[in-house]
Amino acid sequence: MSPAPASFEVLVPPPADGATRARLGRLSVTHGVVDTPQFMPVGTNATVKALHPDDLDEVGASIILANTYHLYLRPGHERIERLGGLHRFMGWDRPILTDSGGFQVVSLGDLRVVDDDGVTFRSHIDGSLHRFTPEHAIDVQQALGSDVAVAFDQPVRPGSSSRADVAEATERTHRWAERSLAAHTRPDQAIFGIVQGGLEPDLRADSTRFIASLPFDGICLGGLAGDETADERNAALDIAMPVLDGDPRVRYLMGLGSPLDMLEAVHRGVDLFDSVLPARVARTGQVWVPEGRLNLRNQRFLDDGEPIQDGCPCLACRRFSRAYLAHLFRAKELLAYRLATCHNLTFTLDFMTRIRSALSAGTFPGMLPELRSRASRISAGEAAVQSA
RNA sequence: GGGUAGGUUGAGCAGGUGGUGAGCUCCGCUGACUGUAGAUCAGCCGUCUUCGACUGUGGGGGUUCGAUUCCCUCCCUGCCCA
Repeated sequence: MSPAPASFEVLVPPPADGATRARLGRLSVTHGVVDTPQFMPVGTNATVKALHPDDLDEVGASIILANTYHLYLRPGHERIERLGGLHRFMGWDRPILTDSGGFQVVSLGDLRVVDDDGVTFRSHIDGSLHRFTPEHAIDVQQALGSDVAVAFDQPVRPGSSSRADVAEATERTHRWAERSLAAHTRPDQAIFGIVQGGLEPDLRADSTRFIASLPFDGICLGGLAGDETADERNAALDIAMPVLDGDPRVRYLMGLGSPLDMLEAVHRGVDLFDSVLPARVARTGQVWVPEGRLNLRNQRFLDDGEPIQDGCPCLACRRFSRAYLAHLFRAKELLAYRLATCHNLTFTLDFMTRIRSALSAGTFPGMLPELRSRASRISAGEAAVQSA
């Protein structure tokens, strides 16, 4: 009898007064333990862009996300399996969650056609035709050997989809969830199901109920980090999360990554996040600090001898100045991408640590205004930071 | 000294052989990015009162209704020969 592929324990439940649904938890999977609320850096191609696995350790990552669609196309899931599985292949022996490729259903735009049985993709690499069904998406993830597989789904862009389109995609996602579950057999791998429903209150609630009724190891909330406003997204969470009250499983909001967005979602009961945002903006020169955000490509940093963030323990701040980073970005030196990514992931994961600390101390509702204030400075795009 | 090819908006170019040169790529200045077709993309990049207008083809002069183009002269640069 093999151990359960995933278990989730609520260490500090939300207060009974209903002030918040935020909770402290611990997700255990085959390759390790993940304290929640937690953020997963995204490593689409079996690498978090610009980082070495040691960098991931240092920024405090405990679980990362990799992408099924990308690894299926290149280098091929069977090759990775032959080489000992994804963990060994990429030199990361801690938890990995694989996205099913469902997101590419929307992100690939006109390169794909969806039908009830699955999706036909055209490779963005060489234009070749491929087909994903729920069964195939699960097969690929089982070959990769991630700690957590995710059901194949059809996300919809909330802002640009009719109610009928949302309803159809959501219904299809439900059928695919059942098929994904039925196809999943790997005993050392957990599987999460994905809720859709767009921004339609009844569809979102129905979808949450339906996915929660299936024996998944965790519940993903999909279709939400798109073009909707924060208010719309929070309203959708206010619909979905009460449905999950009393459900013992981990809740994962897919695609969210700004501190303020994550804070609001934690407040509504979400445990887990992933996003390319901190790493992507870092690669284009934007770094996050408590006072707001800085664009290191701006002229004003060329003579700024201060670290990005005073006291920050990251690889960049321990040793280098903003001026040096500004120079590296202008020169397009590769070190720029690594240093900036380390900083933003350190900042992001530290923010989650602050949230967990508040939850652990039982002070979360009281600290919410302070956390909100800190997080909103990033979202506001203010860069009101003293330059040397 | 002789010959030759050139001098276009920060740089590099395109174009233009008598009648609309503000077009490209860099550089530069900003902004965007949320389950990564992204070390990417977008805007700006002569001046102004910016849905437009004006100025600008090394300097000066000439021919002409009109010159970046033709002529004269000077300056500068590359190459070849002495």
